[in-house]
Amino acid sequence: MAKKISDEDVLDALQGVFQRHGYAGTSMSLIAEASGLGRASLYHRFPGGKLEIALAVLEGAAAWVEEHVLTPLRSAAPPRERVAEMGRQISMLYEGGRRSCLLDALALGDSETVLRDRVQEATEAWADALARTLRDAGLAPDEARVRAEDGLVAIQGSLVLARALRDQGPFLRTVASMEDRLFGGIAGR
Amino acid sequence: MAKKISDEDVLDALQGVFQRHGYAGTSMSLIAEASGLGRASLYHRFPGGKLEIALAVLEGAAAWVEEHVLTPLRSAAPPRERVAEMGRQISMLYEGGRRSCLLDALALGDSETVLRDRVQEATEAWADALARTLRDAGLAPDEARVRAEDGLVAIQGSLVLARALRDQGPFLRTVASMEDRLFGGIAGR
DNA sequence: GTCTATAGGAAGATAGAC
DNA sequence: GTCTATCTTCCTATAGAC
Repeated sequence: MAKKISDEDVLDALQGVFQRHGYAGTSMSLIAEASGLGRASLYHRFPGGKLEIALAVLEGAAAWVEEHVLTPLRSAAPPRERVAEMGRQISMLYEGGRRSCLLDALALGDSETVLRDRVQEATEAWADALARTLRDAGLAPDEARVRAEDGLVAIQGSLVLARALRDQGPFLRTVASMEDRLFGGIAGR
Repeated sequence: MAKKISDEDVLDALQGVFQRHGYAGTSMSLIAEASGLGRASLYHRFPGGKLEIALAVLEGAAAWVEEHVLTPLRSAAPPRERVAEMGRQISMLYEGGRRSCLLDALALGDSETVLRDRVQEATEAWADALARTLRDAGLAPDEARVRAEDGLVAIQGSLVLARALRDQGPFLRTVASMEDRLFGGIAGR
């Protein structure tokens, strides 16, 4: 009767559920099924219910991105290599465009405010890390910020289009051309 | 007791609801409240319930885009002017980035298949019309198609980012730079 | 064509046994 | 820590009066 499944394993399993169904579309039954736990067990671990679970899933995803995307972006490697590494990591994260982004799925419309706040925070952290990389490549701060946001726009938009068209092409092309998009017209290094 | 509200008025009022809440997050109560009709009246007009209403809303939005965006894109005007007109129209459609796109909100995850089919169809029609404009500007068919999808990626992504960051900036910049994005490196005309 | 009333079920959440 | 059973609320959908 001891703890059979770790919280981490539960949250990993649930990330895909929230990506697919969004916050409103994810029911406790879906969560129970995907996690292998009974509904009551979920409330034992997450007294705050669905909202607490969604926040925990988002936190887990943010931690993954922090480790695999943002930390490389802040490394001492050449800026172009950092961006290339980001491309490799997000290709895994989004399974080549087959998965939606939690930042999209969890910020839809009138989701809970606390959820939208966390989404905003995570998005800004990503934009900041990417802008810093572009400043390291020699771009002026304002230009770096704009290009960083353009890069995120391309990623998010390609995921939306890939989903709408049921074709991974837009995402794969976006990842492949990310270096050109961000460093176009500068020496880079 | 005669028909007080036209179907068109109902659907116009409901578009914002589905944009904000997505399909799963939109309940018949929300629909009734936004439309000013009782729940039972809605079933009288749309026997298929929520799914039929969502399809009708999507159909109405597709018709609006067909008239205000796709038809201008297929006109005899100079390609750059057609794209500029698209920018003006989608700025209205998305209220300068404050609204989500139905193609995003209604295609999330495991929405009904018929809904996702219609989203795909509408997206492809938009991509086709935009690609045609770019071919008219002298681009090779393959290049025109890729750039057209890139344009839609930018629009969709900027809406996602604007929502996540609660900042219209990404959308406004994307619309402002759409011509450069699509016609960059060619004569245009 | 609209409404009130309500059926029937699924949602989120809790109590208490083991 | 997990489970079964249950509560309440909200949902979709329908029946029937006006």
